[in-house]
Amino acid sequence: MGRPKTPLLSLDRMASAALEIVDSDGLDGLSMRRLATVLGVQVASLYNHVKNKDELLHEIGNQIMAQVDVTGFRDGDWRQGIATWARSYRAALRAHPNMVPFLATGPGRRETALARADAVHGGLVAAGWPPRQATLIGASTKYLVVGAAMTSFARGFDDDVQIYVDRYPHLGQAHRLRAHADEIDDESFELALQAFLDGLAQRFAELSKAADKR
Amino acid sequence: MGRPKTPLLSLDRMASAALEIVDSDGLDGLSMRRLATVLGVQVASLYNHVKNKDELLHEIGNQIMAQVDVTGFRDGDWRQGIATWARSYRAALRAHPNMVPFLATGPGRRETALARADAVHGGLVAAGWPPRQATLIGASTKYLVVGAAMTSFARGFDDDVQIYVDRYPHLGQAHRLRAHADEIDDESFELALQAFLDGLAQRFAELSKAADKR
DNA sequence: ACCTGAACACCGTTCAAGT
DNA sequence: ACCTGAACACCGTTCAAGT
Repeated sequence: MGRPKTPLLSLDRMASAALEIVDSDGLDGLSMRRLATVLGVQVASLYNHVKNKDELLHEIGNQIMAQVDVTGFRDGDWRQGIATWARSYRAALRAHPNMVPFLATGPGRRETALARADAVHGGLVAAGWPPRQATLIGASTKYLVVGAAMTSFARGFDDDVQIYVDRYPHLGQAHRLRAHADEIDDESFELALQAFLDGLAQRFAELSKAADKR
Repeated sequence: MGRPKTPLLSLDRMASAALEIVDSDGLDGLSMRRLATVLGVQVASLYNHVKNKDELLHEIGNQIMAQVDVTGFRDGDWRQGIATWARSYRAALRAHPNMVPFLATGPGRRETALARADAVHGGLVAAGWPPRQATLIGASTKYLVVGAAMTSFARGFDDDVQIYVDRYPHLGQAHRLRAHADEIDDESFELALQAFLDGLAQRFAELSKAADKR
């Protein structure tokens, strides 16, 4: 019953098994004991590879965040950069909705997250935004993405969809509520993003005008 | 040891004691056992007033959400209506940051939440927005508020603040990071809200123009 | 109707013991 | 170095028993 010739566990195997549990049974469905069972091992063994449950969740988080695309700033187009970032960010969260509460809650101090924020900030500054504005824009965009992901995490119960269906019953049956919710969710996000970018574009134009005058 | 002449417990007393625990020690700090201790009662007694822990949290949530102001649409000014709603919504969440993950996560089907969403939707339609757009705008605004509340819940660890401080150390010391975070948070939210509203105003103007032409 | 005591089925984490 | 068995200190919830 001692240590096997070849290790039974690895952080990677643990993280992906854990993510599968979270994806199928929710954040509350993940327990160290259940994870151990799935991996055919005793609970205590897990603690040879991970300090505690929180560290395991952060590992999963890092894997998810790695999907975010921050390359849209390449040709100096800040608008394209933000849009690409926001959309891929949202897509990454949507792929694992049950992880969103943890991802949105946890300290953003994850290494990859920090590198990403830096790329966004750098891209905005390179495109001509003042540093302070770049910081605010980065934060604002994150609000949008995180908010969209959180709220659609509660999909199917959403107030707005409910109201829409209640008020305009002729537009769709109750049993299509889920599909409606997804649709409204997508469109709301795009509207928010585009309107926000339009508002920023106004400000950017004024910024350039002021700089020309000088 | 039987039932006392006058009840020891009430839902209200339970909810406010529970909220105090959550405010001071976080969502994880609240356990039914600890709540019972604070109230000078046995755990099992709590279940005479509440079906389970989740119902207790929803009760707290309802109390918090009651603070949200939805009266800004009164004089047909949709922009003012949205702004008032968004700001008071954010303020309510900020007053109890530890509750935000639950509030943002849970089904938006809370009675008061639904009534509020209805007021917003109605206000937008009355101001001239098509129903579908009103729904999208309501959802978008919620994204902003929830995202802002969620992300500032992780205050002090925020990527954007960190980047800002790292890059421009002359602008502030590390020990003032918390103050910086609050400031950036406030300004980011206002920027996001105003830019979003500006973007919507453009769309609204085009809408009116199209209507005139007809 | 409302509080109690005891129980059930869970948790995360630690640690000495094995190889 | 890595897995085990057993323990510790917690959970939420149920339920018969009391008044």
